[in-house]
Amino acid sequence: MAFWKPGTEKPSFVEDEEGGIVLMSNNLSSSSSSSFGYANIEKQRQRLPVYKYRTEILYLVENHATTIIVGETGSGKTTQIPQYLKEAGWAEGGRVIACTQPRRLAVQSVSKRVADEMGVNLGDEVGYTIRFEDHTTSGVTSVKFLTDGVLIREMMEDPLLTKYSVIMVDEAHERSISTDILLGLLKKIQRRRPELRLIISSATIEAKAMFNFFNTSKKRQAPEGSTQGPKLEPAILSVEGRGFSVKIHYVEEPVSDYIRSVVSTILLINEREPPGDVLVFLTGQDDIETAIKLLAEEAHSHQKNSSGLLPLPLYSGLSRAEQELIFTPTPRGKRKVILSTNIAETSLTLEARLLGVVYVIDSGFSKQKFYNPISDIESLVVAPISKASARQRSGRAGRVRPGKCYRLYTEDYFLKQMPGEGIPEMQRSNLVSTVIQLKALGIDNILGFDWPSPPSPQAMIRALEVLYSLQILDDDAKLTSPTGFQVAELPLDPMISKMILASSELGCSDEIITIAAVLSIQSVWVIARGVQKEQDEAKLRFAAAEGDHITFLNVYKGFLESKKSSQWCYKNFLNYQSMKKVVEIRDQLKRIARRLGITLKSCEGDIDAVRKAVTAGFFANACRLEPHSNGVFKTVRGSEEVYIHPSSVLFRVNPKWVVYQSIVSTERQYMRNVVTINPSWLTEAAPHFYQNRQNNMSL
DNA sequence: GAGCACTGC
Repeated sequence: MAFWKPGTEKPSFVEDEEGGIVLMSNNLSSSSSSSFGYANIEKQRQRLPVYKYRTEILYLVENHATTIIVGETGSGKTTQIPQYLKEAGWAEGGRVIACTQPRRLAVQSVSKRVADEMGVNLGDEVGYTIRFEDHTTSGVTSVKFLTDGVLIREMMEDPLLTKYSVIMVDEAHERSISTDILLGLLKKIQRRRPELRLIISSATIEAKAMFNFFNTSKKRQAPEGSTQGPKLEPAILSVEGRGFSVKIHYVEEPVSDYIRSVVSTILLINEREPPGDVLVFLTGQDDIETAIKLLAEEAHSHQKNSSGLLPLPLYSGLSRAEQELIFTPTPRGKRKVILSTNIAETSLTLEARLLGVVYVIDSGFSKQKFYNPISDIESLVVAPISKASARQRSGRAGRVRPGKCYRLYTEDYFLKQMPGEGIPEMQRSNLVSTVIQLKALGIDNILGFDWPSPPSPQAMIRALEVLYSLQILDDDAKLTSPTGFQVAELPLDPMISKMILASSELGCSDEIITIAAVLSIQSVWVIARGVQKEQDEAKLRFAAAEGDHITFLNVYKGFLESKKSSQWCYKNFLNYQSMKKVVEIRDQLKRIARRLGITLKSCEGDIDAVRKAVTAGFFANACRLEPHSNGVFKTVRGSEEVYIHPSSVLFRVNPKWVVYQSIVSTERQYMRNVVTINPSWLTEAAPHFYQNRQNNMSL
């Protein structure tokens, strides 16, 4: 395969003038204030690129309602700007400076870093809040880091977020659902609180969209010469990052098989390039395992080419121990080849550990979620990435010294066909949770809400329909009382919340809250590669004839009986981290349930009560086995052809009637988490929904 | 007998 270096591609990152290894602001090295003197920390802070813009940033924030900061990785914006604001007096008079992040881990590590730099205890002047963890002190904490989801929750108590003087929304370019909801709500708040300042931190490509979204100056022209309030037109400021130049190489002709191209590019690098680790971006576990297998085959046939290569897979499904492998230093004479999913594109924990990477290979694809409002099914599809993602990926090559990025697509494709930015998650998702959050905040005109990127009306209408069928919204699309308001209190998928409410009447809330906690995490099982048989046997020890939900009750019971032992989890192929999370979520739900007046009551083995409660939440996901078919089910709602997922305890059992929690859509559409039901429960649980479907219901 | 990019309240 031949690569060429185009003259037109500008390096994404400027070379650091000082050379050598630089300390990046989001470097996770746990340097604490005790190991560095104050002067040292001050010097480090001043060396960050953002420091040059300190005065300018403060001026812009003072004079503009919204300031958009475009900052590359390593500019120091996240840790420094909140401190500048504090130093400039924005936290005086009991006011609080907030900085939101999309991920919990980022909140924790950034707040720790800032507390260290300020020489204070985390939880005093500098604090953080994430789900399950509130490390702030009311009246003391003036710089607060939090996930955007937590800030949205705070609006339910304080709709105008009155205690905050400045809110910085970090990583806004990622365009996650909660960031987009937050941006829409903050824009509304600004109208009522002109003194509130917003800082939107974004990558280059999204800055223009953010500017347009927050530019309300045309509609609400402030009087000329008026000194009252900040300018409504947003300011944009660009801050350079701290990376090295990355040379971009494209393929001359489109590749037909990107996995084979990845392998030949790895061999090419190994043959021609000086030492340095390789980071490869692929789409998923399958791709990664295929590539590793092909590399091993190459090692047999062309020993020379592949000598010294150390292939390492990296994806979220790996156990912690397996992920640790990439953290070990590269042995002398070896070259690590990390084959990764998108996890390496955003994960902060990994960032500090990928510093040996000098070469990046970008397949140009990733797995992305898409939502079909007609079938109401979300699926994961391999799709081309955006230019923004491509830049992010190539940037991973230039963290310690100048690097190279090999893009397995043509330059022409990059320039002319690759979309500039990805489709915001909001436009690729089921919206029931989003709608319920807005309703809970008193926003009635959902269809007219001012979004950064509005979702399709079909998706909105589908969400309203589902919520109506669950009797969470009424004929006027208002929250019902008490059901709707109670559902909004629970931080869960509305169907799960509805199931909990139903369990209160059915006398099985103790069991259902356990099920709810399990359903709201990924999976309690570990991914057992090569030991499926053993895992299946372990599963059988918990399996219940009624289905997965009841099986989860057995798993939870066993976990408690083991005294929450990690050893026990290991023996039973259960994910210990997941089980601990189940306990945590269960405790939170218990607290909320008590507040909602739901008394925790066990049904003492009355499994029908549990299945009825599940049906009350998930009746819309009912399926019937096709007679004389080999495990083909049809959804009652849309007559879609679906199958029971092989991971379910009901796989191959194929009972006549089931409800499922969700569908994973791959080659086939598989139902995940399935429980048997009696079809008469459907009309009982949702007469309104099944009224017109009576004909389909006959047994 | 198949598979799961990543978050979050």
